[in-house]
Formats: sequence, structure tokens, C-alpha cells
Amino acid sequence: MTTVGVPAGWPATEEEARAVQDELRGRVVLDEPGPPPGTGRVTGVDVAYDDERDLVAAAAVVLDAATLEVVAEATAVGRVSFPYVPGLLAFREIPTVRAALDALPCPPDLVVCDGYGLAHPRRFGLASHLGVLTGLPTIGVAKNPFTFTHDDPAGARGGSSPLLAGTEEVGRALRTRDGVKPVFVSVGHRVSLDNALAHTLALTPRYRLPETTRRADALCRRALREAVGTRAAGDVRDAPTAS
DNA sequence: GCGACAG
DNA sequence: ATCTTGTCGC
Repeated sequence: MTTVGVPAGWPATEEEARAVQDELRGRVVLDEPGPPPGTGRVTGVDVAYDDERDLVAAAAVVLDAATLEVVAEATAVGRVSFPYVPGLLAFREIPTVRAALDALPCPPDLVVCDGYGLAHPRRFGLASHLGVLTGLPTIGVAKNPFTFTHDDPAGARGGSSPLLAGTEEVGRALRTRDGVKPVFVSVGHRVSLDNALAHTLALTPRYRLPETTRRADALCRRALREAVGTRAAGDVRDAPTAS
């Protein structure tokens, strides 16, 4: 199991983190359609936290895009690299997520993130940031509309409506299940919005959330439990004998 | 100034 | 994200 420390030079303040976003934002590629939905492999990434113990666990799960069966998976555990600040989520998740991706035995191809890409106060959310750092095509599928506005999409699966920052479309609210709250899709890096929506629908044959994020969520929680269990056992072993 | 705010 | 039991329903 890979263990990750906070990378050298990682931003320590909100000001530094925002400056990094402003600098890297220009490297996002928006004029590529990305891989065709339903073909090749699609990787989901997610992270679970134990702030008390300063632990983060990340998982990367590779699915066959046609069958949605698991092809490969990897996890990594690390130290919390940044506090949760709306708009700066990437600085909290990326080091451990990258370690998990690096630990995969095969190329990640398209990466589906649990959060946003372009739909971000500075148009550089987690999915875009991860895409720029890895060079991989990425999209973001979030569970909440963040600060953005949208009309309620048509009630049937496939219904969508623009996700708006003022009048600018930064993503789409997409209904993945009939009559169920939509998910919020935005482009990360090297994928078009229409393609991101098609991928999201291809990954939701049964549940609201993409199979990629469901699998990654389950795996990173398990990895965190195991890491905590290991640490707790060590603490007990190393602790002074109680009276 | 206050409240909201991906995970 | 995380704290948390049972419960209603397909």
C-alpha cells in the first residue's frame, strides 16, 4: 500500500492555493471531445477522511466501459494535505488520488471525479486540476449544485438543464434516474460537455451516481477502515500498560 | 459585515 | 466528508 505525505511545495495557505489555480487554469484543454462513451476503460476516483487521525484514503477503480466490470483497482493512504475550503477541494484530495492512480497496473484513461471541473469559482475545480497535473481526460460528477443555479431538468432519465454561473454555462444538471435528484456534470480536461454527459449516462444503468464513483467510494472507505484499524492496533501495542 | 458553499 | 437505527419501499 502506498503511503503519501504532503508534497514539497504544496500550498499552505488559501492565498497560495488560489494563486496555483490561477496559474494552472490556462493549461486546461477544452477543444478535445475525449474518448467515446461505452468503449475502452473508465476510472473512478474518490477519497475518505479521518481528520481526527489526520488520515486520507484514496481509491482508483478501473472499469471496462462496455460491461462496467472492474478491471483494476488501487488505493493509497496519506496525510491530510489541506483543510476543506469550498473552492479549494483539490488541494485536499489530489496528492493521495494521484498516488492511487500511479499504483494502478494499467493506464487510467478517462477519469471520473467526485466533484467539479470547470464549474468552479475560478473555473478550475478538482477534475480540471487533476487533469492538468496528469494529462488525462477528466470529468466531474457532483452530487450538489455548489453555488450554481439551474432549472429542474425534465423528470425522466436523460433530462438535463444548464448549470449556470450567472449567465455562463459551466456544466449541466443531469437526471440519471427517473424522478430522482439530478447529478451535476462538468468538464474537467480534454473532454467535451456533451461527451461528459454521455459518459455519465453510460455509467448509470441502475443508480443515481456513476458506477465509477460508487466503486471508488466503497473502496476508499474500506481502505480508510483498514488504515485506521492498523493504526489503532499499533497504538494499542505501543501504548503504556494501563493500570 | 453575514451567510452559503464540491467533499 | 462524517456523526448514525430503524424503516419504508421496489
